[in-house]
Amino acid sequence: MRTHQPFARERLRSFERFCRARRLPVTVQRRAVFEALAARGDHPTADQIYEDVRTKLPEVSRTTVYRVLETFGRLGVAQSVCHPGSSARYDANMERHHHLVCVRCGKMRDLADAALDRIPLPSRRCGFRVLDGSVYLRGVCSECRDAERSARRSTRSRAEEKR
Amino acid sequence: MRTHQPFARERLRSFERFCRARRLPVTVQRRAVFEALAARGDHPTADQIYEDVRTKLPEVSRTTVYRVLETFGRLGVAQSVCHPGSSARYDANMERHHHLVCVRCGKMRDLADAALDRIPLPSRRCGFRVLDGSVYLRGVCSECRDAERSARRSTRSRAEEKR
DNA sequence: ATGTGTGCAAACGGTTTGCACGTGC
DNA sequence: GCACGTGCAAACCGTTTGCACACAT
Repeated sequence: MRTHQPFARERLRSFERFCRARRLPVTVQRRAVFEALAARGDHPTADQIYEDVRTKLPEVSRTTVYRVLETFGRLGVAQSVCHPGSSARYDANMERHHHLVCVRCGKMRDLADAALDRIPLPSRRCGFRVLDGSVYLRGVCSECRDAERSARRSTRSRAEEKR
Repeated sequence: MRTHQPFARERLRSFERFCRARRLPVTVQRRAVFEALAARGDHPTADQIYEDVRTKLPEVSRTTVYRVLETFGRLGVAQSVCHPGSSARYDANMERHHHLVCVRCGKMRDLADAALDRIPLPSRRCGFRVLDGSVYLRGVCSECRDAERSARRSTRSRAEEKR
């Protein structure tokens, strides 16, 4: 992808502009966390980000990464995505998008889908002022489907042993 | 709501049938956790459930509540719903439904909405076999909207102080 | 009777906090 | 220069685990 590098640089630029506009000091650490986050297409945990950042900034502390991510979440630079049975995960993709979640292993992927984007959202509901919405699709990923198949096979043979 | 009690009893019955069908021993603790969960319309944390259960079953241990909830999640009696920046939460409502999430305080509510139920889901996407889907609406709840209004007021007055 | 669930206490791991120092603006 | 961000280490807290005993089937 030839356009990736310039795009990343542009993202970094707009990140800096964003920070300055809010009088939020642009520190090396924040820049590094932002870059690490933007470089990923998945939903890393704080610790994965920490590891990524450490390759560029070995002296960074885990605490700082947590704090920066918290700040990002609060300011809308990244969002923390939820995920049952796992530690907090972050997503640098702030554009409207949806999620695929594997009900077996919990793996999650972003999903761009124009049809889902078009669903009409209520603007107000149950006292909430609705800002936006996204669709969570639950399903079984290909790895788990395979694993399940073999598990079923072994269950069946175990059942046969019992007879 | 006159129909509530009998409905709850029926839910409990079908829970027991469900357990027996799967050779899952029906213990006092499981029954109590199920009742506590079913009695709530919101998404309690394991600890809130523990507190609820304890009023009926003072000797119960927190560990047991965690284990029972984990079992319920695995068996489809309840689902664990995700929630950034919070400990695991559970939802006894296994029927198709959607969620309202407050982006400020994280409060979450179930939302029944026939129009949202009708959105067409892809059956297969990115290697996932899609089973179902639900819509997460993000917004600001009434409490936070009020709080925000007063915060904005005080920010403005602080800004005025600075001049 | 036997497999499974439960209670307890201790371990675990991700996250937060208090404080002194360093850095961006 | 001042406010705010950072690093460190310790505290915190939700959750899990190992084990002996109890209970449902």
